Amino acid sequence: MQIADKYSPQEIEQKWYDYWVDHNLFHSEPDEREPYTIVIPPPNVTGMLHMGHMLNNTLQDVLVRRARMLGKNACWVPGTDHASIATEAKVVAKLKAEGIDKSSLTREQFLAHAWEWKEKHGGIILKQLRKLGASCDWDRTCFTMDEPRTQSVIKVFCDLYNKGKIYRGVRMVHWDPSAQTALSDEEVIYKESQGKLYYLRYKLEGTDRNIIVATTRPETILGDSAVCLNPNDPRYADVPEGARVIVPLVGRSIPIIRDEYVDIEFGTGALKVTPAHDVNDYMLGEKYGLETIDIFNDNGTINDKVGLYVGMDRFECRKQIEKDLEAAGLMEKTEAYTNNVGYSERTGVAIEPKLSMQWFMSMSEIAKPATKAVLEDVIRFVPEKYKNTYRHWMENIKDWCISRQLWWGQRIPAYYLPKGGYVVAETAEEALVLAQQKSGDATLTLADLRQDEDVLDTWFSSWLWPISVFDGIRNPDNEQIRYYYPTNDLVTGPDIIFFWVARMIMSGYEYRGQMPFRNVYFTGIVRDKIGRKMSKQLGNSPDPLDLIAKYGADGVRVAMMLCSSAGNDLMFDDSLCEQGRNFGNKIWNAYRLINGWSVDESLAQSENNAVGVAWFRAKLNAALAEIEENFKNYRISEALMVAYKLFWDDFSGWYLEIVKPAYGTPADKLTVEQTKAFFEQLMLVLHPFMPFVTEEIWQDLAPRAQGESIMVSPMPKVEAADETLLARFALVQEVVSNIRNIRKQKNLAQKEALELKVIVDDNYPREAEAVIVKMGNLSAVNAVTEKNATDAGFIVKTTQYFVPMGDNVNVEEEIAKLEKDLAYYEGFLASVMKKLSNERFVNSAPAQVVANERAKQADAEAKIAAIREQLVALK
RNA sequence: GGGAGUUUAGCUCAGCUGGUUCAGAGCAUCUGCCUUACAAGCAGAGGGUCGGCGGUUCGAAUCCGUCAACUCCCACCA
Repeated sequence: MQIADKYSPQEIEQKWYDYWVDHNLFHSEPDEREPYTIVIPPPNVTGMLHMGHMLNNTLQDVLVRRARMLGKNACWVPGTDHASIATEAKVVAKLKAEGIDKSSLTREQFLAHAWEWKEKHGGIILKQLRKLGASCDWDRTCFTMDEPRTQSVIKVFCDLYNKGKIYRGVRMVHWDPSAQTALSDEEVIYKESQGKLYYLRYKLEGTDRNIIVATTRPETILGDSAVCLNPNDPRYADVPEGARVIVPLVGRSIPIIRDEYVDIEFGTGALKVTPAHDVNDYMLGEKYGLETIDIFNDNGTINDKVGLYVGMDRFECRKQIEKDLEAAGLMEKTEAYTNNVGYSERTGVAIEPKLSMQWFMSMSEIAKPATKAVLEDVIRFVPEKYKNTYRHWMENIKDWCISRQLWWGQRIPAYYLPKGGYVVAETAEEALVLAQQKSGDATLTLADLRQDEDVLDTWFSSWLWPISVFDGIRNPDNEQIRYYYPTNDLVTGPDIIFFWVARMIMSGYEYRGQMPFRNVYFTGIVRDKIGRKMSKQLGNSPDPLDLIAKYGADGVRVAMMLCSSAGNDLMFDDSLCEQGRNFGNKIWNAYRLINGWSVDESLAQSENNAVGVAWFRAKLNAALAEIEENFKNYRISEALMVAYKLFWDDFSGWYLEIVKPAYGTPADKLTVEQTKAFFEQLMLVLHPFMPFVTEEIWQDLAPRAQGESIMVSPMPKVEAADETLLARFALVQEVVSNIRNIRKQKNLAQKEALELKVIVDDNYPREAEAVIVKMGNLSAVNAVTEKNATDAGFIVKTTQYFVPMGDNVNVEEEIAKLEKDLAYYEGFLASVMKKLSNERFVNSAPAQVVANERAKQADAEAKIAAIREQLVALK
């Protein structure tokens, strides 16, 4: 291969991705191997790839690729989510821009537009994932609203309904006036906002006295049904039983009720009760049988119930009513007030508590096995801290509002009978049979039935994802689900732990009787380098595709991995991509080097090379063990860092420099073979992190058959590393490093060969002397018995080394340096001796620790003696 | 209001069951090198009272208490 000195990812990435796809290497079918399964957290079907996806999917791909190379039958199922509210909002906005109002369309017409939009924009994100190198089994691509998934959802709904777990009822729900639908509790985000506390005058009927009521929402006086006082509040002790007040501006007479719910400390101790528009008021209303006056239209404007402010937006109305109250002398005062307001997660508008008929799922029973599984680590959370969060939520779980007043989604399979009542069935035909039975009217036809207008919460389809992608709901005994389920790892963000993770666990136990996945790896949130969350609004989020174009997918993947420790937010910075790209370039150039070697078959392997090979083999084994350990604990960034240092420092910095033949000279055959074998193993180790560059090089390392690929090659086996050898070689490295240091300090050129003198002892790595000579660029190594005055010296462990300096030596400098060392070691020895002379230490510390201290003592004493000798020689 | 987490070098983070040179890594910085694989590089160096205080212990970055700052989750008294 003819190769440039700069690695250009752009030229090879597409090529290899196509190759993998063309040879069907991502595809998995059940076989006799152990399965390894990941289901993708399905991104919104019309979404675009952002940095969060990059992180998430890089991690998944690393895990899947590694599993595949470890001999598992790896299957990564991709897909998208129909994202009910978000998608519907996008379609509504698009139609509006074209001058079409949603309300002018029929359900069918609207859905036609929505599907058209989905076909056009849907799945872009999956194409983008390909650029990242994601090894998804694309043949298995699912959509939460495709036919099999939809049927699964409907089946589950009916099943839960028949089990009595789904019910319909009027409840106070979170209403999104923009999307005009109910939301679940989880879809509401509370934010502090600056508002006012308004003090309003409610005239006590039949007197001149006013009851002052504090509220943050004066517009809701239109819906007031009562004023509530605390029975223990002395300020109102004289208000007679059965007294009534007049609602300001409205003029309605409402009762005064008393309940200890009211906080005497807050405001004036008087609370206006608006059962239709506040959760707590609703409960008071239930308790005291108060009238419920709903004053809002679905879009948040005032309706005509009261006849005031009709059609006005709720916030406009608040402003207007403030003015009108002032004008009418009904406003005592206002105060600045900070309170928590709930906003819709999707549309961002303030939530309106609203009483409405919705479908709910009762959760407490289904939550039990799911809670247990996580607390007992049957399902392992990484990091563990999320167990607490999960447990708290699960133990206080509320019923799930699953109906949405939208069109884009799975329509609730409930059918209303002409004379009241309803039936639930998977198909209209089945519903008809049920309806005929229920009504006793055999003449009912399909046309007489009216299907519920609502659709289901998006999460009601995605909570089945790990099962439904293998068709395990409709065909619970099929081969696929039996083989792939439960899945292994789920990689997702902690922000959807309740929305999704918890519910998948519940559905897993409900529908498969076991966990949906064994491990959940929670990633952090991607932030910019100054810690701000990446967002469109701030414009601080780079486009992942731009990054890939600039640095290559491998480079960006490395960047993502480098800054991601599980569960912690990560500060992303473009410069990390640079580091990733540089690493790719480093690999590339190392390959260029060995690729250019010529082989002389008659050459025997030198001792130098043999030592290098033995050492690197040990180093590689040590690294493999470390990487495996890190993967076990989902410390992906550390696993990468081990591989990174193994390649850059150990392989390129040491090994290649050791075995590299002088320019223009050939290498021996054995060394070349061994080096290429190492290189191949390194490519295998790095492949999960950097699939493209490793494939490119792997393909070139040896002749490969069509269809062969590094991605389906076995990962090197972990073997015990020769620790003794590693320890001895560390001495070599220290000697070389000391020689380089002397060069630097004395301004000696790298090219100038030096002599090294040694007072040989057991800690002199004689077996690797050839390496010291080459790496230190030495002319000779000579054994001596003492220091010469013109030598620069250093000590490694207990061995003394000298480099003759001739005239170059500065005796004073040498003395100063030695005295500094002497002082340090004497201090060190003193601290060691202090420990060893402490009886309590010697008696209570473990034997190993004491032995270590004694070894330190011996080393320090030897060093001190050596330094003293050298000082004598100098003086 | 309740709970969880974080705080270690300029930056991002490791540091497991308290004990080897335990004070680390990568990046950044500084110095010297365009040395025939790589300047997207090589060699070398500097840099931290482990957030503060107190305690336990022969011994604390590590365990306990407390204070402070930041982050997140839950609850939602108008």
